[in-house]
Amino acid sequence: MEWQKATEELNGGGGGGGGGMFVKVMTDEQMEVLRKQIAVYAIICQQLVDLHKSLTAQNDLAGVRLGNMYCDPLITSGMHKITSRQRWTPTPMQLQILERIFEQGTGNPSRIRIQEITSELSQHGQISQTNVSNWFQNRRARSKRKQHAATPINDSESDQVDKEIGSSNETGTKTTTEEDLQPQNKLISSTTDENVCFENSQDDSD
Amino acid sequence: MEWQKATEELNGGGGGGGGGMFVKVMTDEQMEVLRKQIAVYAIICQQLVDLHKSLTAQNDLAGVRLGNMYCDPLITSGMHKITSRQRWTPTPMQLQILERIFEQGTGNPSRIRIQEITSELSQHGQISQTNVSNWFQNRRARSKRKQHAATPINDSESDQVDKEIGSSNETGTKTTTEEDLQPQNKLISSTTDENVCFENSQDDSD
DNA sequence: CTTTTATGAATGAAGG
DNA sequence: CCTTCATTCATAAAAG
Repeated sequence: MEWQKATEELNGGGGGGGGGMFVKVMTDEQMEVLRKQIAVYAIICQQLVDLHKSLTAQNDLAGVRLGNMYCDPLITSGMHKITSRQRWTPTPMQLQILERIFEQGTGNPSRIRIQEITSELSQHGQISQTNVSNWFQNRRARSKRKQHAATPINDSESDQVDKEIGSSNETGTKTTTEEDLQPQNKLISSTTDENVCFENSQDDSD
Repeated sequence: MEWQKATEELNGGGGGGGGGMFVKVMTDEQMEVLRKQIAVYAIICQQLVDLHKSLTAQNDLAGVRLGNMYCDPLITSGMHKITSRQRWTPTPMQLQILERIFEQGTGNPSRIRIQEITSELSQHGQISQTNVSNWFQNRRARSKRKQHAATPINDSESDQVDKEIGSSNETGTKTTTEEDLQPQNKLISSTTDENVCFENSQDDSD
């Protein structure tokens, strides 16, 4: 919400156009800030990993226990409460992997495939094949519904004109180009496979 | 509602209204991707920080000065303005109509029905089928919850359960059956003072 | 301005 | 597969 407001401020009250396009708008400055923020994450992660390596190099005992805990959210995240939530919630990493698979179009019905995916995801947190099937099922349905919902009541082809538009946008989410999931939509390319994804996100097109 | 207004302003800016600002435009989907990506970094950083702490706890000599570089105050400031979700807010008129339809016993409004309703409501403000569906769903669930919350007063008290929920009794709210004490997890918390500037977007269990 | 509440939206799972 | 339900999250609105 602040986003829109910020934009409002930016305009300096120069309104006058009719509402129509429902998109997120950010200034170059905001974009830059975002890029930096993400870059910082990447840097921090790398530095910490580096630190860890240095330490483990000195003390083997430390590395033994914490060796490969980079990608195991269970150890770090689930160490406070064990008896909660009965519903599976994918960790961001699991989600990322799932979506990548989904994009590849490989995520279609295949129990074997599901097993494989489940296996891989197990390394990032507790998960079952049912979870995976459900996820793909829901994901697919959601996509379909999105494009179907894209059918506007008032069809306006205006892109960003200051004309009054009935709007075809859903407050839900993702409204545009759902049928064509292009990886280029990502501001940040994800190279995660099963490891941590460190990158400096310099590929931002400013 | 500020949505329209903001959009209006938004158009003014994008179309060269008053300020003639140069802005970036991104779809909700791109936003979503961005969120996820950042969340991944947040998780990783969290884990690494945790790891770091574990190590430093064991080895004093490991007290490197990476300690307080976890968060860059400059960069984090203003971050929270970039990501946020807008939300449809029914106008009083729309709400009135919706309530009336709801009371008519249309427990399960079909898709066609939704379309009709949406069409009608769109004349009183910006709205979409999704909004309508969501509204009915939430409305139904809420009603049920109220009933259920009022029912289990005491089994010994015979039956005094009435369907009087017609009125808006919200005082009860929150059944608070079992709260996990979920912190308001923002995408990026800028509320942190001196500590790490990230948090888990979600906790996974099971 | 900060905290709390109300409620729109997201989503994992169940039913058919 | 598609629809529906229950639960949770996030945010606009209200309260302090």
